[in-house]
Amino acid sequence: MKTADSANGNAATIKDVARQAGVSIATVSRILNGSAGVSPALTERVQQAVDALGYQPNAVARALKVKESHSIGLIIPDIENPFFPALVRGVEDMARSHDYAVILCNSDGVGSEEERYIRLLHGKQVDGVIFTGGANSDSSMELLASLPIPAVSLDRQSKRVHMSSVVVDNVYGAALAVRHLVELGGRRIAFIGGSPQLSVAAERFKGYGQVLAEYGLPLDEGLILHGDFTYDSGYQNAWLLLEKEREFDAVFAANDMIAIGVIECLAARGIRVPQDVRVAGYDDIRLAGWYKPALTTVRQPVYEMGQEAVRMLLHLLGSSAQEMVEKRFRPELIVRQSTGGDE
Amino acid sequence: MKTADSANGNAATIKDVARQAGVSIATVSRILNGSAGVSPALTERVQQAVDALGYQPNAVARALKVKESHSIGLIIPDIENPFFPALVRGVEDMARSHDYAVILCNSDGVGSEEERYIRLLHGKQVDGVIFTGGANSDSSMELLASLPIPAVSLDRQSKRVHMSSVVVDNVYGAALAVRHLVELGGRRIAFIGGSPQLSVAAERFKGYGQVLAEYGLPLDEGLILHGDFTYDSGYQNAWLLLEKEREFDAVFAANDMIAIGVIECLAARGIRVPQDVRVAGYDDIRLAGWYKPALTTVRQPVYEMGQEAVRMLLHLLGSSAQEMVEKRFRPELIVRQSTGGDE
DNA sequence: TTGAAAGCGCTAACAA
DNA sequence: TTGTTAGCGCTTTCAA
Repeated sequence: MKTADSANGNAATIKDVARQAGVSIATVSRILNGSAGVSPALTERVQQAVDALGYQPNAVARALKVKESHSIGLIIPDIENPFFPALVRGVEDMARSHDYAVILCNSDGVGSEEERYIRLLHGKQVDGVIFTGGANSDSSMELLASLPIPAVSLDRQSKRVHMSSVVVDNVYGAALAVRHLVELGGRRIAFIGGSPQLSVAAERFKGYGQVLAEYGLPLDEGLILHGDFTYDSGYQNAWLLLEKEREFDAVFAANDMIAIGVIECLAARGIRVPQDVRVAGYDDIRLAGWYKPALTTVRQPVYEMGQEAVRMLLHLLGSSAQEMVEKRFRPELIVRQSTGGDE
Repeated sequence: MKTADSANGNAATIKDVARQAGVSIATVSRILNGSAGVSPALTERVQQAVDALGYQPNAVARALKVKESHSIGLIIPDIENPFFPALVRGVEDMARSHDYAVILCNSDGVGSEEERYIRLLHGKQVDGVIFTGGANSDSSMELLASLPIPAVSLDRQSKRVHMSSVVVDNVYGAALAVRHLVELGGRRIAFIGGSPQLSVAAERFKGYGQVLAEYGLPLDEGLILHGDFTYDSGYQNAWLLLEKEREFDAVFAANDMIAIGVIECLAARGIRVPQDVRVAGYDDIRLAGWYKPALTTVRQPVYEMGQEAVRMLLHLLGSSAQEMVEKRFRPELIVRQSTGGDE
């Protein structure tokens, strides 16, 4: 059974189609690409040949010729991190709607892996790359920026490396959460953060500080702990906080997994949320709504950010002028039980 | 700043390297590909030229020549479905370790999208595709099987289409859960299933039936409801079940989202889990462990399945003999609070 | 051990 | 409106 194969046993090529239709390969190419000026008669004959042979144009050969692969690379730390599936889907959907394929790369946020992937993608002649780095990826970004490949930085912003980016206003988002905590009566609000090298972590801390200042509350070093964006880090830092015997009436956690770690730790010590301490998180991962107590958190338009990154990249491809652009989304506060602000 | 570019303003090619090193392009190619029989002296000179030019071999040109793209396609329904991130990661990791790139495709389980992607991947000359279809993807699988592209079916098995596959023994897994329910005293165990066209759904139902038979319990049609693999479906079917006023003391849900839907519905009607009714799910998604009550469920080695699919595919590539193989994993029972079997 | 040259499948001048 | 042909960047046969 070799329906789709031409006489020589291999997949049909444009030559086979041309022969079958009795025309030149140029004519076939024109018809396939919808170029103007081909007679309906030939178009018809070629179409029939295409169908008969089950011909599928070789995109690799085309890419070599036109120097466009119609693929983009997407580098993220880890698809298993609940933040990323929606982001990836946004990218994929928008890419597909423009007939681009996406090559997915998980770097675990490790610089060497990021660079390895960047080179791989470069070799594969991707038309652009969307990059979400790890905690220390300035040098990866430098490498990326040095290559003749359009790139956009997604959910990250580097001080050192200039690159078009789509981000969300984390200062604003954090402020939303902290303000909510203050308005509910919080006066001694702890901050339990993520990897401080990450711009998103730093910005959330900044938003926290801003709101305290706004309300004339003191910034108490004893209530501030940095870690990383994991459950364990949240749990441990909550533990540390309790060890200090520093009083606090609320916690702003830099993401939802931290928040859950914090709440579990508090629960283990008999401290109730939100009755004794109010806790807010960040990201609105799926789990946030199902967890008991359901998490008050800050939702980011993750899917839309993925879409926008592709839109921006495609725009960069179109305009040879490499002006740098930035798109900044606004997050929103989702109030649930963990702050007791939902009644 | 055009460090990486050759004189003509474009990216360096093998020609540029050859000229710079004063050798022929054949020699450069040999060195780059580690072919035997090149003198150390030339190797050294070529290496220097490569570094100086920041030369990156053009994988598209190479792919055209050698007819191997070193890419594989991965078609899944939806990366936002919590089942898939670990699967994708398994695929990606194994692919990367063999220097393959993976093109991610979300089909939403829609046949027309699946076929669209299959053709796209075919055009892109991927070396193989890993396919996880939707409820009605027999025709997509037929298309895929008709193409000269090695393929493996992941977590799916078609009666009609023959294809190498990696699956998990769902009959066994379901039996694990239902047996657990029986041993805890369940006598009237309801089954709330997923899309019955999906082999996994059908197998889980089969496992349910087997255990009832094993214990001499009747198969009561009134306790069996089919739907799809969503929270809403679980909620609605639980509602329907209650409407029937048919007594039941346990529920086996065909996946975790259904189980949660069921539990929420029962809770809304004042029925406690596990005190009044025991509920078991399937999949052990991340949420299962965090949900209150934590879900008793069946865990599948999802990451390993992804890895195995790539291993199998690569093996298929190696051996031109297209023998069909199957790898069947065994799931395990994870006992938690929702069945009250964890004390 | 090295180089010259053909050719992978396609597009796009250019010519007719 | 159609065909001929050069060439994209690479690998590999063949000859030297």
